Amino acid sequence: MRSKPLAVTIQDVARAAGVSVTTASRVLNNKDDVAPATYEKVRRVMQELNYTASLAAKSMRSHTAKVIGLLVPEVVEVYNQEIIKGVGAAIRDSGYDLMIYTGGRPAGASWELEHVALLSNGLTAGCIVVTPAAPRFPNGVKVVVIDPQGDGSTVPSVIARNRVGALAAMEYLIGLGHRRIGFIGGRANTLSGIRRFEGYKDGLTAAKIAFDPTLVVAGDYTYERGVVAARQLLRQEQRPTAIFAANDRSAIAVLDVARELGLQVPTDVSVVGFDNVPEAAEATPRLTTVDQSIREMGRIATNLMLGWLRGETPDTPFVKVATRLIVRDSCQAPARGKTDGRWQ
Amino acid sequence: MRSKPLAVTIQDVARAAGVSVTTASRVLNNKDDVAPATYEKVRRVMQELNYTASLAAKSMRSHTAKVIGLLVPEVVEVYNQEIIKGVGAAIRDSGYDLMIYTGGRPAGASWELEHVALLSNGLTAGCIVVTPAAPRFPNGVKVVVIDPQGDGSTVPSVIARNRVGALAAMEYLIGLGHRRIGFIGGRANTLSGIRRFEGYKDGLTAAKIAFDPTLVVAGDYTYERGVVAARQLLRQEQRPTAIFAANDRSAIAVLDVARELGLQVPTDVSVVGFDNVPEAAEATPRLTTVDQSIREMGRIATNLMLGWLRGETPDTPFVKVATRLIVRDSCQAPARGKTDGRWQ
DNA sequence: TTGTATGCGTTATCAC
DNA sequence: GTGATAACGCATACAA
Repeated sequence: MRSKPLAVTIQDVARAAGVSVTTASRVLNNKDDVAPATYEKVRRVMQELNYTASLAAKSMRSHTAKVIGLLVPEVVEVYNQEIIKGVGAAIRDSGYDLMIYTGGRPAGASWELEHVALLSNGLTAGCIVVTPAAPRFPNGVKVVVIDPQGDGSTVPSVIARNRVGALAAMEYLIGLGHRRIGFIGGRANTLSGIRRFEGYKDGLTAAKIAFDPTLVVAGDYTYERGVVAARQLLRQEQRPTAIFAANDRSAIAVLDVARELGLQVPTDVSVVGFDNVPEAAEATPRLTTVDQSIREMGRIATNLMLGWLRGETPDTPFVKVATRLIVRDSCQAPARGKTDGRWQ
Repeated sequence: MRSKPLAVTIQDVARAAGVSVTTASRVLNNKDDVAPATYEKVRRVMQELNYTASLAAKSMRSHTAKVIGLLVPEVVEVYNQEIIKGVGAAIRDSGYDLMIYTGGRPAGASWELEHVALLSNGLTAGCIVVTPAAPRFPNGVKVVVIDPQGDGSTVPSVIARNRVGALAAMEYLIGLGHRRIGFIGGRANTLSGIRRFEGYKDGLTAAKIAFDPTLVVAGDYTYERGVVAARQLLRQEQRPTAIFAANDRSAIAVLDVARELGLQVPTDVSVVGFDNVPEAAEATPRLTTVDQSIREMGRIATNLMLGWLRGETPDTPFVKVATRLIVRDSCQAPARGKTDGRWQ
């Protein structure tokens, strides 16, 4: 009687089959230098004992496993779900398994850093990390990043053309006649947040509209923060005729706050989001937004990683994914009295 | 020069801090019998070296980790996504991390069995398994099952009231006046598939409608199979006036096939699904279906597991989750000529 | 073809 | 308080 008869090990198999652990290991890994009779016997015993090799031991010993790790801050947000879909689809039939890891605790400062190390110590062949706060990772581990913090990132990254997308949104609003356009920012330390803000300012500049700091409110991509920001913007004396939110969650928050304040969208205020999550199409009114095909980003990141693992050096370490404006029902020309008189 | 300077280990920390690995390990695990000065020094070195303990080694040694494993056949299907959401939400602030594991290869026969062993060998404290084909798992590992294969399952399970839900759907259709109701089955080896079929037959029996085997087509919960089944049903000489599909994917397949054959839903044929995945509400026409709040099942399974890990014995090893009919736009009374004359 | 010995990074046990 | 040492389950160089 063992103290911990938890799982059946390769030792048990070897003993039951009357061979050494080495031979058992050989059979397990389908080496060719093992006698057919022995092979059969060991295989049978493995079946009978319901044996499976311990991933922990296995990957600790040989520093590699046919597993790709995906690190997400959490799994409930649609944004992350879309990434999971993209990665999940791309990994099919690649021969690799997928291990999605997410912390139960709120993500701390160097969350990704810790967990990349966690998974990289043999458990996975490489890691895909979503929106990491950490700029760089321990060398020697293969990391692909989705939506990195800064362009100083030293690892292969996938990022959307955020500035271009944001600019398109602004041009659309300005084309409709809006001059007083509010902005709800994204997470300030992410490249996506920075670039979208740049797009906002560029749009203003191109139309020769003065930048008004009172029309810009910081956000962090959460719904809750979006509500606060929307209230701040829509309760202003002379409220904006349009609001461009740095992501759909914030934009949907604007929709809800507008309803709460008795404002009609798009009659009283136009709203544009960013991301094109599924919810955007279901919102009331259907949300005009900038599509960045999150799922596609997951797919690309995965293929980048798979190629890397195949030995190809990632020659395009910074893949940019196109964005495009999806016009739906949440925008229209501002009411005449509300503009400063200029039309078109 | 080491052969593989992959990651920084506890040995490196110990050396750099001028202590033994034992002490370093003590600091790592916050043992109390270590001098404050030593503690500080080691902590600092860990910071500097960016050290993180290897999950593999750690869990290999001490057969436990604050991680809950979730095994899903794949992550792209909405059904599984919903479960992930439920589990992800429930695990928050529980102190446990979540590790979702999914195979890149198509799920083989004893897929779950293998992978439960994989994760259970120290990597996780317990596993939640979705729709396993395997009836039982190695003892000693904590497993909670969502939608088990049979009621002979020896592990704590979460399952929807499938029979009741299916019966409700049938009563609704029969109440509308349908007599000739087709059925597209679910995966035959899952309890959910069996029970939904029972509900179908019970509905027939209660209304004294003879069971017609030509109206029943096997399915397996996939869209592709759903298309095949739907064609088979809708191309019949005397086609059914309504189709009850064992899940929404199949039901949506029916919708598409009907369109393809030039049939109007619900005018020419009524359709009811099962699951109430988000897509059901977006389908054209909006799909009437049986809600089984998949997300809720994930939540319950997680809480079951967390309680178990806390030491509580799962006294309700078979949790049943309510189902209810969600009436939307895909059903109506059959055209008069198509029924056998009986009305109501 | 098969077995022996060793090490992977960590923790538990027992000394000091 | 701290340190040496033996496991944990597996894979591999080397010996037989």
